[in-house]
Amino acid sequence: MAEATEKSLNFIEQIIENDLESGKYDGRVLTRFPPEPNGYLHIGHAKSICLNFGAAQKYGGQTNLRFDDTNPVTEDTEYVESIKNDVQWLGFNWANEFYASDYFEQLYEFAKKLINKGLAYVDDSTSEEMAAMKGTPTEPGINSPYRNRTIEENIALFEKMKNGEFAEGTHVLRAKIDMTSTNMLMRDPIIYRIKFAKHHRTGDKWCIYPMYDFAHGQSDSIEGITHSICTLEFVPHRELYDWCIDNLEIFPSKQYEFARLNLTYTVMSKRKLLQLVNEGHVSGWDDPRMPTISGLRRRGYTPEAIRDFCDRIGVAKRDNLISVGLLEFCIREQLNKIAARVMAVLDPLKVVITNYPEGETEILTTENNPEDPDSGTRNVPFSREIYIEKDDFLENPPKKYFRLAPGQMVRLKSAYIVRCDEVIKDENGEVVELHCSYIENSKSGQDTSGISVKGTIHWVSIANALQAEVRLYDRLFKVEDPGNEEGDFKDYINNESLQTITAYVEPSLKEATVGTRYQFLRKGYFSLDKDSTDTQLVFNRTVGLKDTWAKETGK
RNA sequence: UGACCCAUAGUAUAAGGGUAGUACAACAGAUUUUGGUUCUGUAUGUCUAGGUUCGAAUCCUAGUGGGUCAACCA
Repeated sequence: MAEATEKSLNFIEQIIENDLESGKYDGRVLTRFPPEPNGYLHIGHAKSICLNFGAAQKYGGQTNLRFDDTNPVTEDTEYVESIKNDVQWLGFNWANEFYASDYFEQLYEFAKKLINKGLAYVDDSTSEEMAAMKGTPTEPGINSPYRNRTIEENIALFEKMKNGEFAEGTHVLRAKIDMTSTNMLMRDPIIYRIKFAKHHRTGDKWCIYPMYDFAHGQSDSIEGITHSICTLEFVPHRELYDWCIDNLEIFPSKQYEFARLNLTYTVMSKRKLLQLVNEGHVSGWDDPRMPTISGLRRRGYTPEAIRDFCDRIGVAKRDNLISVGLLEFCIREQLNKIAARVMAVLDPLKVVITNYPEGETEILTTENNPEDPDSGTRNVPFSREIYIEKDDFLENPPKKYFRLAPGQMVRLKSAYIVRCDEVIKDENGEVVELHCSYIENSKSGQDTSGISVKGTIHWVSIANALQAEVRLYDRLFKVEDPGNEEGDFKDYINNESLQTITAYVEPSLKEATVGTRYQFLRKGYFSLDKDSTDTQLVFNRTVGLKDTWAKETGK
């Protein structure tokens, strides 16, 4: 039985198990999560985090958090802090917090070692000249005129680069590999460039910085990383990764690549997300419509739901586009279990219960969460005038409409059964008020009326209700795969992705604290936003409830 | 007209030469004081063509389709 429910291994886990079995690293498993601190983490990073931390955890290993900070121009400590916060929030603890910049001295020595082995040279060509000599994927490149400088000359020039004696862009250090390789990355890749930029950690100490390919693998190696897991676009880099490690004769970390996550109706590149932020299409990196970890957190997502999602989508090497519906399923599933139910009317219609005594307020008891027997009950006030949802009344109801209609009855959740007697309209024929009568002996829990109704609707007592701002979110883009559509991805932004309304919520919500998640009965899951004040509640809709009635009527 | 990676229901992901399974989505029904939840059931798949084999989703070859590679980004 245990075998039957056991989850199968993804291909990374299979590799680790094979290595464990063959004793390749003496049973050691050490992975790393290597973000560049130039943007906020998104759900795609969550997949990588769950994979890296998850695999290590599973096999008794550890994971380093390493910031790949080799480009001071785009990097910033603001991002470092947000990344650390997000990884922790997701529920993972790193063994060490490292920075590629910790290794700048060592990397510099590695570069000199390559020069001394005749495997690197300083090139004075302009970037245009270098591009011209590089060839194309189908045509080989040609050697740089500077390719055959002597070791001594190269050492001296590289030293001068380091000492700031050359202007930016005038010299680079290149690995001497093969300008005719079918792998463009092996055509004498640049490994060091000059940048007079202030680094977020090393300040002005350096004016030369290693390129990704000369930093990442060596950093892995220095840390003794056993399994360096990255996304598919790095497949062609693996040859260079191995070349560096081989020629430097250092610990052989191995790189493995998996397919990155793509989600429907959103974009997942830091460049595009940065654009949305900078151009004001969203309120910031943590806008609840963003696929960022901070956006999802503010939206009301839980770390458990995100981890569950990452677990369900699997890990493989083929390109994929995952339905955002799966993410929504994951958060609904968890929130169904943990979110307290409350009543909130988002689009109010006034109901007067004409046979209920004026001025009277009755305190009713209702369950906090039928899915959680330990969640207890709470009180809700009931009175003569209440709000119900506009779409819970229809003057001319279709067949199988279980809500309110002229002459029809419904149960008010945890209260009485009411019958609609009269429909009040304004001069435009718009329904503005309903007059109902309640069945006195139909009180919830002590119903002796013998009447059974098909529908139960939520409501709030007008005199006791609190006003709240509610932000209803929809998908940020109108098309499934905006990044792969013709033209600019921003042409596909959904301008109605945020709708702000005023809702009436039950008084118990006065005590709500930021981040607390609720189910607004029959409406969806909501959490209190940080924009709330003592006098103004602000709720974000995390996700709606599954609505089979809407689907039915939409057919 | 190159090299490399990939190809299993609508979407993902298993099956490591031996019964094509799981999840989400879809559909039908039951239960329900949330048209929620829960439960039951149904339909849908190995890119194509060859080859190896008693037996191929799995191994081989070719084709087709998709992706990646020509930043002093990572």
